[in-house]
Amino acid sequence: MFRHEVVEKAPEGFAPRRIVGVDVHFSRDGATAFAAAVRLGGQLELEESVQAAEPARFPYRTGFLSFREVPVALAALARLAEPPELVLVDGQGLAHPRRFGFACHLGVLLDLPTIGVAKSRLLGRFAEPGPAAGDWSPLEDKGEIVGAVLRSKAACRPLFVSIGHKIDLATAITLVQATVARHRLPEPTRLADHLSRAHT
DNA sequence: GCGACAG
DNA sequence: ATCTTGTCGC
Repeated sequence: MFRHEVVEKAPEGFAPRRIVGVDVHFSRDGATAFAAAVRLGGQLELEESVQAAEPARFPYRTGFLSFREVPVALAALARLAEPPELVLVDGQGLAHPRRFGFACHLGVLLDLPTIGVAKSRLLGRFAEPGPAAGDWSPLEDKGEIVGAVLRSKAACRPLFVSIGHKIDLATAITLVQATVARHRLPEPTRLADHLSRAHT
């Protein structure tokens, strides 16, 4: 039976090889949505990239990002030749007012492990993480740990990592940091960001 | 009422 | 998300 409920646990022996990053951008008038999905190999090399574009069908509203970005993101992901084992999403997962951000939405719809990797905070309180790459502190909202504030690179603003679906926070943090190369953003999301911008 | 507010 | 000028650093 179908239940749109986030699963906060990774599959047994989870060690994803096909890691995909997705990102969405909009035309300057906000009327057209562009999505890009990139699949990386074990050495974080680009193995496949796909794109999609379609009219935006929902305005941006804080807390309702999914309604604007999910459709075009799904369209791009559907074009991948190889199915993802893990998807990194540009936005929040559990760290959301209704505990169901963009990353959760995509994860449940695709029935795949997803992680939300946001560049800024939507909600939650946190202590500034330590200065070294990999340092992190919990993101707490209403008495719950909803994510982690991760210093992906020294001397950079931290990332806001939260689980999307079929994963746990500790694994999510490890996998995000493992896909960070020379930049603040992990390679999957960073390359998807580049490609979706290039589409315009 | 006031401030905060993924992309 | 998008628009901006300059600035710093590899």
